[in-house]
Amino acid sequence: MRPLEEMTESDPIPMKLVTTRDADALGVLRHSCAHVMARAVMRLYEGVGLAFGPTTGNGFYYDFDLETPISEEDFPRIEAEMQAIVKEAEPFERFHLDRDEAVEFVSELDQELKAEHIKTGLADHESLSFYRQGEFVDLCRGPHIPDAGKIKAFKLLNVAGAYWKGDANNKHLQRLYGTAFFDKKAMKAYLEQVEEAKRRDHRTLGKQHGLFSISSEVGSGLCLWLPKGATVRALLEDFIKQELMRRGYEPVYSPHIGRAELYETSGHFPYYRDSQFAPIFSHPAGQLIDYWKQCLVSGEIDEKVEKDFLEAAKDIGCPFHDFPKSASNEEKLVYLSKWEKQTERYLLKPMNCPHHVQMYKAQPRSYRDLPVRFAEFGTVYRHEQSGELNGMLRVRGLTQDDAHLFCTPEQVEEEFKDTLDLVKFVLASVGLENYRVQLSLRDPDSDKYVGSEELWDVAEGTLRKVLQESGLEFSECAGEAAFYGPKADFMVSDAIGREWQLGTVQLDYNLPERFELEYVGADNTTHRPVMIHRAPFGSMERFIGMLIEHFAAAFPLWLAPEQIRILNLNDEMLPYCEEVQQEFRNAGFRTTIDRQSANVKKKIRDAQLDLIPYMLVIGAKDKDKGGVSVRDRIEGDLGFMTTADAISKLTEERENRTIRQAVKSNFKGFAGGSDEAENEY
RNA sequence: GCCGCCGUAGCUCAGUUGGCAGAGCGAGGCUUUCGUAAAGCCUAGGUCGUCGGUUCAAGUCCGACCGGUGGCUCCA
Repeated sequence: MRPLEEMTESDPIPMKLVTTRDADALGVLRHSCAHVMARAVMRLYEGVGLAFGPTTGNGFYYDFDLETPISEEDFPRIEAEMQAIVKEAEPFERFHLDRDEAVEFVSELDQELKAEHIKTGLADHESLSFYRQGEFVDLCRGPHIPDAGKIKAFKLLNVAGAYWKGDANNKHLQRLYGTAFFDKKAMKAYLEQVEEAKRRDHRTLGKQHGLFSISSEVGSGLCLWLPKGATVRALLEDFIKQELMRRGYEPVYSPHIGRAELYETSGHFPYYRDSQFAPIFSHPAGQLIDYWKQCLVSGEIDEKVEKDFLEAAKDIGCPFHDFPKSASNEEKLVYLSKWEKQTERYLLKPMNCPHHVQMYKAQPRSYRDLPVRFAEFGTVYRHEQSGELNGMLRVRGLTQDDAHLFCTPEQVEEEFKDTLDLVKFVLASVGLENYRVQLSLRDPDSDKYVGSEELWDVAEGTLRKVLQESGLEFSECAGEAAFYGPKADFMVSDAIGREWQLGTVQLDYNLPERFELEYVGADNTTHRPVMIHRAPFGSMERFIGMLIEHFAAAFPLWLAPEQIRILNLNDEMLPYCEEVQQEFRNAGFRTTIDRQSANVKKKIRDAQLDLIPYMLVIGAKDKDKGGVSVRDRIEGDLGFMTTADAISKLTEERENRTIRQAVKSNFKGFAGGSDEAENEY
């Protein structure tokens, strides 16, 4: 949206009437509210420097350069001042200044960051727009609502640190987050949604229900799967394995480490050194030489440091008698590399693809063999920054439900189609029916992509065609492709309307090239296969973390770690309870007996809180009639059933993978969860 | 990694201006044997994240580190 004055005949501005029902309108309102917040902060604090104040998916923020720290305790005061500003309902007025005038103007207001931004970030703007609201003036592109009185509901949410222009070397700023709505009801719904999301936090539920644990003694970001979480995972893995077998995938296993050279060939190493665990060396000198070489390359080395290196090397058994002390850095590097070749460098594997590529290369391939589909729950390790770790959603060790397909270019379409179908099927099986696909394409103006233009056109065309035919909702995103090929990412909406980026399918022309993969075609000449990387869930960690939140830990019968709990009315019933338990176990159900010497009310309460799908209450009456009293976690008491009937009822629900969510929400457009996937190979 | 906040029993948390370490739930024991969301009594459980400092005295104040967390940055 742009001011009308900028319109010329050659550059018409498309006009749009924005009403409060419009999605854009909320953004305009929130941005205006950011101005109101900034104005309130400037009234309450001395020497406030203004940075940027944009809108976000759910609200807005404003970055302040301010000595006094703002804390949540200050929110009521700021909100009260904002309320006063809103009540005055002063209009937002726009005016323009030339560059020089603008710089002078903001400098007079002591807004140094704004002045800097005009000089650098907005260097190509001749004329700059400002918005005035009462005494508050801000450099701003707009647009804004007519007056502050339109803000009917707002709330400050939290305060956080941020840097000027997002660079840690720059000035540290205080970021104040808030949200605003056209009416109080909408805001209430939003805030309730936030509360609901908090109640579903997988970290809390994971602890409460014994699903997983992260121990600081094991290490940050390393997930320990407790029996119940492991049960859910095993069930999902078995389920996928069965489905993959049906679709012609072959299982493979690969080790957790691989030689660093493997990743040098694949192109992953050493460019991404920062987010990998440091290499493992077969000889202690390896680490030293590696660091030594780095210093030589960067030139950060002098005689003293070199002497230290030599001594350290001697200490660990590499005397380096003939080290060319007076030679050039290049020659020293050659010398060290020779030594390095005698040791071996391994990486904890950060991705599975190079291993699978080697499996493809383990034998000559004919076009008749293709496609080859290698599937593995491959555990990979990435040294994510400590501040980025988050429960199961962002970890340092993760298991991808990975597979690599090697096929002829002609087979790509069919394979991609089958992958879509697979994703649809597995997501539906856990009740995730609502998702869209983002088709990430190359940026036609960039040269960072490998492979010929023709290849890219074909690949992108194929993905687009299949997506169109699939009837799936999808959007195209230029410039988001991986450097080696286009990809399709799955954005899945959960039970409370949050969107998560989970699985991914990626076409790859890079690795086959780098590893010189081949197959013999019908024409008896060699051809290069195309690789497809795909992971419907992304990683087991993130997927199950998301599932915990999706179900609020109340898993459907087929996934529930404890499916049935038997509640005996008194101890005399125990032998019969054990009989019943064995019958259900024989039918493949996971069941326990609550042996507490408590009354049935207490046992029911415990089972309800433990989110057990079915309870079997057993007393003398049930025993005499040869059955059980069934209680459904959601529906409550279902009354007496014969054991056989109960088993057949539950078996049906389990086999159909029926989802019966107790909690549903219709709130839409709630951007939550994680905004990225374990989708990079 | 950076900034802010937090770290007390298995869990959730209280602990005032520095002055004897607390509760509920859970666990174990005893009593109770009960029909659809909490029966009663008793008991155990702690180097207050770690290390150092200030002080007659530190859970409390200061510093460093470790871990968590809200953001930022990153995400091949």
